[in-house]
Amino acid sequence: MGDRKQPLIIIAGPTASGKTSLSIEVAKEINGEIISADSMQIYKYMNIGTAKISKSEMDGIKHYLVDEIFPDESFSVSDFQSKAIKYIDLIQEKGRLPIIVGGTGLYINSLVYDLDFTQAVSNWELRDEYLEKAKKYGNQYIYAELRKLDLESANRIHVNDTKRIIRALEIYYETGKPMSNFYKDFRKENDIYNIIFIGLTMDRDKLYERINKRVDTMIELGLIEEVKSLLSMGYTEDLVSMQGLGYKEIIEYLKGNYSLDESIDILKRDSRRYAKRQLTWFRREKGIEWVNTQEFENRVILTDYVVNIIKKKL
RNA sequence: GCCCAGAUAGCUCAGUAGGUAGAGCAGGGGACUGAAAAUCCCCGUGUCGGUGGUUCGAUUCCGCCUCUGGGCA
Repeated sequence: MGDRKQPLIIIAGPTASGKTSLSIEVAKEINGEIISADSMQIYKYMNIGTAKISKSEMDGIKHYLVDEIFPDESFSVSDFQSKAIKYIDLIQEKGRLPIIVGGTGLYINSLVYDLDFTQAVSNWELRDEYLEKAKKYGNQYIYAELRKLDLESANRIHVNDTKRIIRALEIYYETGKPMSNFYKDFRKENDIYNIIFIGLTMDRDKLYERINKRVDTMIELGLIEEVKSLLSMGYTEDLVSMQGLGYKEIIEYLKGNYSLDESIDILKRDSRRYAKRQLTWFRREKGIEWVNTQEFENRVILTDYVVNIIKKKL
């Protein structure tokens, strides 16, 4: 209580854990507005596959970073960080409380920790060039290059982790300095915000059941049509947006590589694995107030409980 | 009712010429600094259907029982 820092409420958790509906209820109770920390819901036209909240579900609660860009626009943590900070200030100025809601751990960390993204911009030409090299000569080849330039980072990165090897090389060639020079304290806490971090969880079996069911619902709601429509708008499968869960699997089906049932099973499995990775990410974070939603009889009681946690820490 | 085959990990199955077992998939754990719904690393989780017998020792061999396929009546 009495913290001078700006209050920042975060509601995180794995996919299908009930973040969206809880966040609306909480926002109503505490006069909040919502900033989405979801790397896929930010894209326009991608609604069913991202389980995006609808206008009517928003129930009058203002949302930011949902439907903000087109599926072929580039977006990154860095963009998220700067935009989110602006929106947080904007919400504060209105005398309301900002609530970050989402499952993209890195995005959330860009607010919780003092992550500096100002140095090395991304260079897609360079990335493609090194991706080609990796394909042609093997990962060992580009990994060896990194070892020469930035041994410290190379030691941290696995040979097979192509993306991270390339990113480290990119930083070196963009700034002339090794990546290890910039990123010393990954988990140095931000001192701007008073963070109130709620993590939603439930038994794994139950969560997986919900995920499976949700995929079935997405198909019923017309996920296949949504993917077809995106493709017909010219959004190709190589786009970051189209690599999202639900999109890449349905594209494989449409290409005839899998039957519909197979692609649905794969989508369910990939979604389960994604949820597991999200849990791994959040589990490591200190200071999360974990809420097992199964322990609450109904949404009203759950909302009360969460609102109480928040109010105590404001 | 009789004959044959099978019963081993969550699933599909391999194997042990008798020394308590291993693949694929599913699953579990972890990493993560401008692609993060991405990318990557590690891990076999087991009354070998039950019960008696032979044996120093049985998941393996033998008997009986139970269940599941298939065949004959």
